[in-house]
Amino acid sequence: MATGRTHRPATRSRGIPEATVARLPLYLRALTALSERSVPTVSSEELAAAAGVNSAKLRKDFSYLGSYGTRGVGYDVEYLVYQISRELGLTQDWPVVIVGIGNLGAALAGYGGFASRGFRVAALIDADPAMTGKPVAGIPVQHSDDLEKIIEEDGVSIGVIATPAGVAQQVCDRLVAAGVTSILNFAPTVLSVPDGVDVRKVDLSIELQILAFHEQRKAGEESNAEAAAEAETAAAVAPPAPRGGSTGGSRKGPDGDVPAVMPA
Amino acid sequence: MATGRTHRPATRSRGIPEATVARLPLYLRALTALSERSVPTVSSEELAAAAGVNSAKLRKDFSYLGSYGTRGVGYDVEYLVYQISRELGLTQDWPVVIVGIGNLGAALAGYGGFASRGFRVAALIDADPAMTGKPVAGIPVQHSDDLEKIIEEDGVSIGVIATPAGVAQQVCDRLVAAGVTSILNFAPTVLSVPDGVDVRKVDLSIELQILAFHEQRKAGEESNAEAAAEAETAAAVAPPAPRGGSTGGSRKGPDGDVPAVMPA
DNA sequence: ATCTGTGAAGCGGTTCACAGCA
DNA sequence: TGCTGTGAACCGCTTCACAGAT
Repeated sequence: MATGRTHRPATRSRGIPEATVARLPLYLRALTALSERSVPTVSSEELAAAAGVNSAKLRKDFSYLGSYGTRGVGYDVEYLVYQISRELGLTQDWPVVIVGIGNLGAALAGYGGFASRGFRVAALIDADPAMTGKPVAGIPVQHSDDLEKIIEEDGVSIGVIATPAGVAQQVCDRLVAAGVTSILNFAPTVLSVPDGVDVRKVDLSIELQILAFHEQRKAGEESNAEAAAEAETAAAVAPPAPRGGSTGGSRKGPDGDVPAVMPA
Repeated sequence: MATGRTHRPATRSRGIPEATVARLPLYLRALTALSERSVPTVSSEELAAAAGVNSAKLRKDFSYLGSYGTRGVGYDVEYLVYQISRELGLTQDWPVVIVGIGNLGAALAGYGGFASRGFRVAALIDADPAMTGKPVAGIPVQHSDDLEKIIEEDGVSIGVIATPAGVAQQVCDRLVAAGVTSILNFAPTVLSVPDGVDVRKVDLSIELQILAFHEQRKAGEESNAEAAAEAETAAAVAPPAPRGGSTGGSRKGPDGDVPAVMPA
């Protein structure tokens, strides 16, 4: 998951719910596909299916943008594409810098989805002098010494951090100091930024851990019945005692199951 | 953000809230760092700061796991690490296959966060015969013809899709048919899966678009002190007419590119 | 007849504030 | 006294169900 930050203390009820904003790109993608197939209109039902949401939610979402549909008919694809693009700010060009050109940075640099939606890779930046000048995805890597200059000259306001976790915060600080106000962070660290700067986080490890949690539950359910075994088995494996003594599984979830067994 | 899927129709009031589960990896990371520095205990306040959340939320989250803290003192670091690991299912080994070894797949294969938390890259799979046998991050790439065999033999239940969008659904279908029940999808597509299969999505383009939305708002605010200049002004700039026939597409897709690509 | 737009109800998650324990 | 654990208030998002437009 990625985490948003400080989106106005709800001063005035100006505008669109965050959850809706997060889905607009989804709708936009589905609409773009329809547009390419020259489909003139879609119903909320069809578009919702294509975007993987339910139709009530979609209609509610669109209602925040305005009344762009036609009752009894549906939505005009081209018109909606335009309205959503405008709402998201994609009708303008956003120069982006990517810092840290390892495997991940290179993957991002070559990602088609960037260029295709108003984003332009303004520069690739890496601290390794050996990388400097080397073209990645057709763009020459620049040295991090020039970070501030690049950002100021190109008027970059969005930065992507794909560096090791250890240097992410300092890279972040430099980006912010140079004028960047939105950051997409791939490093597994909590970045601290001043007010007014947005940070979104993409964390591969976290996503996998969430999957593992649900996977574990599934496994536990199939072979239910031995739930009685409880944590005791697991507890025998390597449980650092909390404090002085007892504490032995005082309380669990409402169901008290919590398997802990079942390999893949 | 990534999107969770079908987590039981809330039949009964099962365990831990999804939002809490999503934060457990965050706490775990912070705790691991403390553990490495041999810090014995933390208060909810300190740990919350390290994880980037507020302390009330953290305490509430932990309350779903049980009473693992000591009033007046705080939480035992080692003990909490163990409890959260167990809750997330990280005390067991999870073999993972990565399908699609482009730049992104290679980045994932080499990502340290995998191995460090109970995940093991069981296989790298790619459809390109030229890749077969070539080692990436020390692991030889295998051809996708063998996908089913690999999954069954290694008992893989988690799959990562890092292929181009065009083939993501069929890769997904094969993974599921072979027994995979959790999927982490990096391709910009909505995957459809049968009940009981979890999908989480990581979409770089969507994250950027959300940032762009907020970035645009910031820019708009600076210039007006209080004015409520409605969006309709912008609508006058270049709006494709809502209705009025003409599908004969003048501009087919404002951003002229398909979401068909993913890694480079 | 059909499909959008939306008030209202429902639900899950966050925050508050304080009781309870060390 | 200090900090956890938690009921209850609160808030935002989702879902429902239907009024309203074509």
